[in-house]
Amino acid sequence: MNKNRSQTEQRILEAVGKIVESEGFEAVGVNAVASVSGVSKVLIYRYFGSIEQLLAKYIEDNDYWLNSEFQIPQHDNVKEFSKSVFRAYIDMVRKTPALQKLYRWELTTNNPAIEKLRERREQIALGIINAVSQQSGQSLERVAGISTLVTATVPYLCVLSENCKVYNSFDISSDSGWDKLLETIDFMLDKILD
Amino acid sequence: MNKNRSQTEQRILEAVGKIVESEGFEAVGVNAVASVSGVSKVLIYRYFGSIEQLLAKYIEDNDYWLNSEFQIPQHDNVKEFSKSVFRAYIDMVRKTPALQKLYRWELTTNNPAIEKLRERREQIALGIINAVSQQSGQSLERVAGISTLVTATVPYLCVLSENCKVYNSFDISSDSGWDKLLETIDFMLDKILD
DNA sequence: TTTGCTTGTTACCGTTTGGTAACATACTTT
DNA sequence: AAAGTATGTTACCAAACGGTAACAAGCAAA
Repeated sequence: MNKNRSQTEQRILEAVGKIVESEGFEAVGVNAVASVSGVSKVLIYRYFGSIEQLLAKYIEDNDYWLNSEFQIPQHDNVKEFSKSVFRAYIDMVRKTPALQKLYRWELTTNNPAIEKLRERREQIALGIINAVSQQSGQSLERVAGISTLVTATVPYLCVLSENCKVYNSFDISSDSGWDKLLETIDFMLDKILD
Repeated sequence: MNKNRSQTEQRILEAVGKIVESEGFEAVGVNAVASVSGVSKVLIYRYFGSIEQLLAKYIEDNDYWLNSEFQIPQHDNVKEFSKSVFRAYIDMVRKTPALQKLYRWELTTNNPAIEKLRERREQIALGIINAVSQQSGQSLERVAGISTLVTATVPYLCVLSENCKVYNSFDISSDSGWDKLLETIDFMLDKILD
């Protein structure tokens, strides 16, 4: 028997990660975490208080999708900048199952951790939108509108792709479909941005 | 005690509708349906076989969002036609809670009833896309791309709006936010379609 | 070494879930 | 009227859920 609190805490959090990636946040229950981690559920309550707090901690630890992971590309050309931002966003969401599960979870659940996350997203997005608006001469609402069309479509299709392979004849389960979609996004930006 | 099978079947289906509208498909369990409908759950199994089949029947009965409810607007102008199709789609999804719950449910679940629904949606969408492509001179993939950006954003934001009021500074819980979004959609169509 | 605190285990609890057997009541047909 | 079938009710079951009390084992400080 090993007596090491921080280690078992980590084992619990790792178990949460496994469950989230495979089945989603909805499946993170006390029994499931205890079983997957091999840790008694009493300790889950002792160390994290509740499942809600455990998930809050997990989200806090793994908000890499907002900080280190997602690098805002640098470009002097506004159009190319916008394109590469969207491209980077698509890549990130597509290759991060836990992030897809988070987006899905947000549609059925609300709690302080999620709200905090959304506020930070909103801040980051508005920062980019502001910059693009200034450099492109387009109004804030216009840029925000374009941004909304893309950043809402991406998580939706990524989540959907788990159950549905084709959407409007695009194969959203493969790179080819997303490449085609990106072509249209690029085309749209070409037409709209100066 | 009334002995009337078709009547109790309808009471069961109505209970499903109530639960779906208020809490979503995820909350439709045998006990919940029995409690809300006031009908013994034994009869649910007897008359519908299983919850899956009950939900399939409910979806089949209520696919009004594809037939009668959603009227494809008529226009000789392609641009105006496209705009009014998107506008009608937004109106329909926004004012139909059960439809939002269905879109949400599809993100976590898959079954034959859902797949059948998706196939019909795909057919209808491709029909419209084809028509717009021919009349506008834009390629199929281009029109499909534009259509995807809109028809993915709409259910996503509608579902999200239950838990989140603001997205990219748009108030997605009120008409004003959606009007602004529609302005951008119209603007985009003006720029892209001939 | 003894005392006290932390860490971990076992066993249990009440509730809710999906699901069914057994029975009672009504209607229909012969 | 009698028999048979459709309808509805009651009561129960096993499993999974979230949650906790009570105890055992280890470690640290006195």
